[in-house]
Amino acid sequence: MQTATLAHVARLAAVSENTVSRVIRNKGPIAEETRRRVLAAIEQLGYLPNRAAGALASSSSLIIGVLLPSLSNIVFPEVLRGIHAGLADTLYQPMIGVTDYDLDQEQRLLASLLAWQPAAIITTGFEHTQASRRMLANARVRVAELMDIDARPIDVAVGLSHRSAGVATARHLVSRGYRRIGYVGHDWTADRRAALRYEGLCQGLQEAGLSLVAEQRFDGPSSTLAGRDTLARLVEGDASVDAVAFSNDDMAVGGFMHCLAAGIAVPGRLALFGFNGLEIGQVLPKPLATIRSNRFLIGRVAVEKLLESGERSAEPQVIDTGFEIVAGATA
Amino acid sequence: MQTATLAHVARLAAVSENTVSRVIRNKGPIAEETRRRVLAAIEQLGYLPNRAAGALASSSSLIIGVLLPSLSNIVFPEVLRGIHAGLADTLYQPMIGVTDYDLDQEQRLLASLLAWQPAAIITTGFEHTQASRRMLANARVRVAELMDIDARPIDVAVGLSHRSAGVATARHLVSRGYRRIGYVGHDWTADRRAALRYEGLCQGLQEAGLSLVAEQRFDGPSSTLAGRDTLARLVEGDASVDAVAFSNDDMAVGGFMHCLAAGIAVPGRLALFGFNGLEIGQVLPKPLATIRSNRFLIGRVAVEKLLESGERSAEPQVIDTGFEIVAGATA
DNA sequence: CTGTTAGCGCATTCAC
DNA sequence: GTGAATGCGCTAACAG
Repeated sequence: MQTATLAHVARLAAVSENTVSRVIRNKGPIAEETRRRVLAAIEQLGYLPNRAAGALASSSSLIIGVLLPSLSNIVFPEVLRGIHAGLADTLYQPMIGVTDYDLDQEQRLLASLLAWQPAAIITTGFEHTQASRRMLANARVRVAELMDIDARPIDVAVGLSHRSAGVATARHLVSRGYRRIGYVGHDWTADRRAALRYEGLCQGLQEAGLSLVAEQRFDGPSSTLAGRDTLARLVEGDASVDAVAFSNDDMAVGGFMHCLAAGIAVPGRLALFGFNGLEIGQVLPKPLATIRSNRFLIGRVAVEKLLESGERSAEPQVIDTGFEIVAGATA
Repeated sequence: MQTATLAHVARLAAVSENTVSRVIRNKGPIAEETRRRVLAAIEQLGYLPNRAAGALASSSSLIIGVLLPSLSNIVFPEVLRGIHAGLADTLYQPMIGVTDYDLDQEQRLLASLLAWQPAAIITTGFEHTQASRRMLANARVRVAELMDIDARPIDVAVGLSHRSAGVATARHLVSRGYRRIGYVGHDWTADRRAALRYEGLCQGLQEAGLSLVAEQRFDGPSSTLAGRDTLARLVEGDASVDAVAFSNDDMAVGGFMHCLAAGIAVPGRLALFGFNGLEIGQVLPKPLATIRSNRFLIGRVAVEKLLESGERSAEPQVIDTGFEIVAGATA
């Protein structure tokens, strides 16, 4: 079976190809009677538009290029869910690439995404190679940079201030009476946002006349396992810490597991504080004190913003999706 | 800046477009000197092939359509990671759709993926609408059906036997001395694989002259929260159960949390058994007894198999990626 | 409101 | 080894 084309539909409906095209794209005025005939023909033939042809002719496609740093961290699949939710009921399709937090990899993937003439590119963070920036500037696509809003975006940024989240963490712990605060983190040479939260944390403590009394960093990506082992190292080194801020919830949940196994009372002996507000933290015997970061919302809002208009606005836009303290019971 | 096309490259290299096209696709014989000149021109112009044009001309694209039932369940992002790993170092790009376990939604997404003339379609399970099957039959694409191997695939199936995994669970629990075995599950009207594991579990118990002494099913998708609450309901109803098989690790981890909070000794008073082998289960104070399902491998192997050849083989192929019992310490 | 005319950028025949 | 011609299926002008 030969797949139907515009020409077949046009012949069957006894109109020109152009008219069929107009009906499909809802563009230009069409007589109700004509539209009916065309739709009937489309239905009868099971016609599916060839997107490649459409993209070539219009030099723009219904593809949204999505660049994610990782799929291992549950945070990004959640952003992707939001993107999907925003794309539902549209004809756009996401084409995704995973950069492994590598800017050169991002650049390569960006090039191959742009080869499809996507309508928009969604990526994360503000760090890109010069070549990537140049490509994005030359291509006439909308660009969203997700997660972070602590810098000037290319087009639109959607996310939260990680620095502020760090400050909020410090203030919360201080207000709860903790004074000997430690930090357990992962390797954030590639994770600028974790670094920003750390900076905010230090700044917030400083405002209260305090500073970190201990810190321990795992040399690798964040995980529950890393959190467990790294907290163990921290308390081994300095038993006087009364609260620990973790680089994120995965690490904090791991820390909680260490406390369970080692018989450390939480929060009596040691308070724990995470970041992200993942489900797993809220199912612990004591719900994790953390900050909710609205990942799903970030993805959805980004898509909505991008589809609002085909053109960039004169000034870059910043959309703050905010965050909330989740008090929990571990701090 | 106008983006460069084949024609520009051809002019600069003083050859025909055709020759440039051959160099790019490594097809047909090319004089070394010519190739050099062409590559230099490509480099100089920063030429990027327009994939839409290529797809239109060759009526086949470098797109791999991926249909996933969900992104909320960490299992599927892991499959997607495997797919990405298999696609790395190729020019193929994944275009993804999320079906929410809805076959009609799968059909709609399939139609819009096929509109891009993808080289292959990757989907999950063996249940598809008649229309979906017809589209897949008519389109000349490779098709992989992932996760499950308990039925005859359209083209290739990659996964494990969930029925066997259920049987293995039963045998393991029985061999460990448990006799009063219960089941805690989620709503699997849409999750055929969980149902298959359940069937296998019952079958395995029957082989040992046993049957489930209690079961409780959460009316919704699986989650740690659901697992916690549903186990609570189960033990409330029948306190004599000595082991519980969960529909998956998420549910089991939730169950573990309930035991922690309710002071139920694991496995002394109650043994717990999951499915998937997620990291979170292995970080519990007692590592979860479970079955590892090799999600990453499933994705990667599927891609490798699909790219092996552009044509379906005469007979459908089944690739068993297997599973292993993770003994853990909760059973 | 509808039809006509031209490409979009590339791959695929064939020649030579 | 290389080039010339043709068309993939559609959209974008412009007429009328």
